[in-house]
Amino acid sequence: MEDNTARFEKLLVKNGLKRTAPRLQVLEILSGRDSATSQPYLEQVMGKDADRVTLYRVLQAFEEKGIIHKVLDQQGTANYAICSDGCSAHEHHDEHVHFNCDNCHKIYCLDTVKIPALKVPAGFKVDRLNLIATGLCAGCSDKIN
Amino acid sequence: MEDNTARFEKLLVKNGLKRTAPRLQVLEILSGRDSATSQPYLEQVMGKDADRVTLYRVLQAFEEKGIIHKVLDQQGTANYAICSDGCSAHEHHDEHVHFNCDNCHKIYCLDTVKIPALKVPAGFKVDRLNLIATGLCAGCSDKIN
DNA sequence: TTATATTTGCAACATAATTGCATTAAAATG
DNA sequence: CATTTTAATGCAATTATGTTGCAAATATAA
Ligand SMILES: [Mn+2]
Ligand SMILES: [Mn+2]
Ligand SMILES: [Zn+2]
Ligand SMILES: [Zn+2]
Repeated sequence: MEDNTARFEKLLVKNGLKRTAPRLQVLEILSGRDSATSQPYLEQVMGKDADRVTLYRVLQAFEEKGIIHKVLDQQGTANYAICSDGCSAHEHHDEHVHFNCDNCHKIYCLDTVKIPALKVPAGFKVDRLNLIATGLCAGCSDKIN
Repeated sequence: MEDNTARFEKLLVKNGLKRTAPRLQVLEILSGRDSATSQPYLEQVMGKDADRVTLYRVLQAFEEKGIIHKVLDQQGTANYAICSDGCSAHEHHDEHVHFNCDNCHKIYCLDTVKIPALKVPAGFKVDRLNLIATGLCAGCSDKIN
């Protein structure tokens, strides 16, 4: 449980990615949070530990390999969360609902809430579904009321 | 049917907005399209007819008044479509599904497809729902197969 | 026609994201 | 362990998107 680093190193190797400091740091940060993490936040936390460009490339590589998935919030800002199920390079299956809190602006992966199948007009072929619910998260709705 | 301009002028007056060239032009463009229109596209089409900043302000004003609604596509780009139902300044009700085609990149408002109600974990309070389906639109799925 | 309130354009700024290229460093090889 | 190979990083420059303040222009009310 404690030796995250060893676990992350395995994850990188498994995906044919070299074990580098920026990559381990991103995994460390993301796994230590209970909600999706925005690019700006990551950039701020990593500071001069890694170049902005490197951060973008790390995120892109992770996404391609199925290690993390991207969620855009209401403002279009990119947020990232570790994939829960067995996502892989050519198969993401993160079709769970995402919840964007109006108050704390966190984005929660509601892994237990699946997106209901959809009936679309004739001709349309649905490949992926992306549902973002907006409102107040549990913590904030407590505090406010 | 043909006298859009008169119709648009009424719409502006009704919402307390002055009848200006950039506003009429935006309404003209949006109403002439069968799918949502991206900000970059609008900017390109309007060219030097209006300043970029003016375009942003026109779009913002229209959104606030319930004349248009904004949809972010998979890349986070802002797209705009005329509101169908009776949306107003303080009440948008465009909770229909949006369809983003992987091939032509158009975004269709599926006005007839409502977003199903959602059961979220205890504590979460849902205010709005935003569902984007991605895949192939009717036209593209014809051409490709 | 004049007054007023709104809207526009311009300039400057902020942030997010991408590209090319030289340098560095990880891992594979012998 | 030393060397080669390949992948990854950092830096500089560039593009795209969106915002703000303010003076000038203009639509509408008086
Ligand atoms: Mn998620
Ligand atoms: Mn719509
Ligand atoms: Zn919250
Ligand atoms: Zn299409």
